[in-house]
Amino acid sequence: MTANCAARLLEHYVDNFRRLPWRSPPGEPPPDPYRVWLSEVMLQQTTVAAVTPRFERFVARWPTVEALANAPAEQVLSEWAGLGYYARARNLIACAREVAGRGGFPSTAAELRSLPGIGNYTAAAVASIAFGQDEAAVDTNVNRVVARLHAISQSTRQLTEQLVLAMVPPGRAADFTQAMMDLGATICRPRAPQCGACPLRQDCAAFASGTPDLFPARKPKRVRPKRHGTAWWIERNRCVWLVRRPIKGLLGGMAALPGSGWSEQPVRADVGALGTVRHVFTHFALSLTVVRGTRPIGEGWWQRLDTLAEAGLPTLYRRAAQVAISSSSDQRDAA
DNA sequence: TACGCGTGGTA
DNA sequence: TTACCAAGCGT
Repeated sequence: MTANCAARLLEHYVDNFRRLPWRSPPGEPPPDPYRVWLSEVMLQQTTVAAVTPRFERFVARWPTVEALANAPAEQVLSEWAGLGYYARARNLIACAREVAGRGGFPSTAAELRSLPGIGNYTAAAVASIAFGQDEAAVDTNVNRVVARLHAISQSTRQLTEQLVLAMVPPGRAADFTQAMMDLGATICRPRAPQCGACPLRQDCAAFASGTPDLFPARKPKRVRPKRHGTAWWIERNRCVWLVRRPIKGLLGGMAALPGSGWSEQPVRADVGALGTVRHVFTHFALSLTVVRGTRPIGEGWWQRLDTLAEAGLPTLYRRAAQVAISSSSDQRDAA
């Protein structure tokens, strides 16, 4: 059953091949391991649409892992700004330096797994796609496809990897890995799966059940608390005062506006506030009030307003800056 | 094992 | 508007 299953999946993949900047078409030599690794890290919890233009910029700026390894960390973090999950960028730098130091990427999943920012999934993806190793790359797409194929409500990583490995056609792991993810992304979707177009439906226990979308079982959602804080907009001579956040924790190592901590209590209404930004993080929602300040706070630097876009502000602070700038221009217009 | 960790698109 | 969700990893 599994052999025929994989063969139909590969045929479907070849017929519906999606050309992406980090992919080689079926039958052609594999992409540069650097490009595979970089794309896989960028794609962690991030959509293809969001990654594509950022990947192109990134490889144009640093075409090789050696180039990336020699880049200053602040420049890499700045290039990552807006992509989110900034620990990925910090681990990317550490990984690039380790790989460059050892003269290239290792080719086995076990060795890749030991590098910073490379977990089970990414190790198997790089090993299979870049090095042709028969490894089981289980991401959320593959997990869903397998859960439905076998009508398993709650699987374990170990069991899923075992089931996938049994499906991998020897020597075809590169295409197979991508075929499974494409299937999950386009047909075996979380909601409203397109079973009528699925090459695996004749083998699919969830399809047979009549309610394929119930697999795998959803996790109960957690309530998202609200937090409040203040950021200071300190402007002088067409420059604004920026700081760098502590390397650990939320937005770690990123450029930022100086500000207060974030608490459960709303900030008291500030008459002079330039505006408020509401921003939703994974585990809480933040209401950030932007207030004009007069003198620099803490260690930082003056960033020219006409180069603010290149400062590498994460989205929260990019939006806070927009609020401050548009508020200032409104005041000028009113005067 | 469960939580901390960003952001933007979609229904 | 709200809720869900996206090629996960580190601790």
